[in-house]
Amino acid sequence: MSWRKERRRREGGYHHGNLKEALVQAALDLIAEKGPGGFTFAEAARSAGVSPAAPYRHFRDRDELLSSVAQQGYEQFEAVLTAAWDDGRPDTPSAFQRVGKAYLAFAREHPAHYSAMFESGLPLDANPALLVASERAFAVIRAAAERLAAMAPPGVPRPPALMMALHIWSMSHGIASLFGRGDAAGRKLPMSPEDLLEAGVLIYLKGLGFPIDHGPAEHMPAAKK
Amino acid sequence: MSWRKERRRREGGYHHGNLKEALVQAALDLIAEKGPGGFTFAEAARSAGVSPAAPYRHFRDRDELLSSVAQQGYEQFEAVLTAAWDDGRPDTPSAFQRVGKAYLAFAREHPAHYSAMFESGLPLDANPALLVASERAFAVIRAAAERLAAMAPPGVPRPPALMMALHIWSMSHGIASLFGRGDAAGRKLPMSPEDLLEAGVLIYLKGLGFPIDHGPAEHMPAAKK
DNA sequence: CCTCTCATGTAAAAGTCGTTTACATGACTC
DNA sequence: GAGTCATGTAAACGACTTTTACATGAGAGG
Repeated sequence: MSWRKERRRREGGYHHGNLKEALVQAALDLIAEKGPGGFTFAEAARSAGVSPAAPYRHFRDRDELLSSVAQQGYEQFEAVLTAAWDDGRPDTPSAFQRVGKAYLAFAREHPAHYSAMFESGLPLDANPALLVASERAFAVIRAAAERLAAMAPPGVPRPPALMMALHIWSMSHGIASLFGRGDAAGRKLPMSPEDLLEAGVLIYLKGLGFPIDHGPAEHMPAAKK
Repeated sequence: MSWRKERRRREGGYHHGNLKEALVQAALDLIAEKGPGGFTFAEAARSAGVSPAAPYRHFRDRDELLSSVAQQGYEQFEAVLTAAWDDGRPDTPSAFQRVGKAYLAFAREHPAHYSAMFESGLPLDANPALLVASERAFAVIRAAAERLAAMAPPGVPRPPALMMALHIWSMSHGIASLFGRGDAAGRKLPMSPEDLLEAGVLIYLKGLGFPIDHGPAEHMPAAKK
């Protein structure tokens, strides 16, 4: 009954078995190699050992495959951010910084996913599931911002959490996008992206009135000239 | 002697005249329509009224045309930022904010250039001139940050200007990249990108110890819930 | 004015890709 | 054991990229 289906799926029964997943995986490898524009439907098919027409049984066209990759990316992204946030343990500020590091780590360790998500140029509303996945990922950042906003010290106006989340997200994405990868298309940087982001977030939070313990000063290089 | 060459260049003598510029312009239009991945060497040639092989007299391949577009983009970008900075007139902080607005305006008004510059996936070192152009553009932001850093009020440590410039650039690019365009591939935003950036920069500068006059509070929406 | 030359553009061809259509095959159902 | 449906293949078309051989016209020098 069910063990049969299990076995079939695990051994790759059928004609190919799980071509869909294999194609997504092949697309990931190709995007990692040659960028989201350089990846080819035909090559993904070759890579999976099937004919060039086979992918069309699983994806309407090339964009739908790309969209699947992006969706999977957002889902893993959400999982990574959620794990990093860890519901604010051991304390909200340090968990918040951990989310920032996780953001950059994801961009570096899953460049193909990140490219498909943010640099492939495909519209977010191409696939409803894609939109949902991306919103769920952002919701993690926003929830963390809510908790942080609630910690605003007495005497200062409580910052709008949504705005905080957007600022932090923008800076994270900007750093990841401009300096995040090894240096494939990358610009030079006198410090690690992680340190740059951590310093930026600390300064930003201080600007909102949060008390800051001056840990990161050691990470900052002396100003030249 | 020289007026002849002038005339030739202005009227479009030769076979086509200035095919090179015409191709760059055609590429811009096509990128604006269909994204940096969707533009086609052959279509640019058609658009300029020449055969598909003609562009190869002016560009080694498709990437070199894209690279030219990006380079031209960086040059115009630098000009726009320089004009916005206006050497810090009438005062350094307001000129600084004007640069931020100019950044977003460029991304919105020249989406094709912006795409070629930041989202086309071409390596910066593909063309040495491209690298130079991009560095000159960043230098404007950095110079502005230097002047701002020099204004740090007494009593607070003077911030490293390079780090400031990188933070501001990252946030600007993040906002432009995530929310900057009408909403083609764009995410929804409860406020304008300009207001978001202005608020973010003000908070950041306040975090560095700069005194802030509370103008932007009016632009911030009330926190929901 | 004539010719020579070089930059510029064309024509044709090979190879790849995306996509469609008609056909094949094998897994599961009854 | 026959039928059905999902899955894969073969073949074909048009578009794109790039190369190669050829055409053309502007300007130089006689």
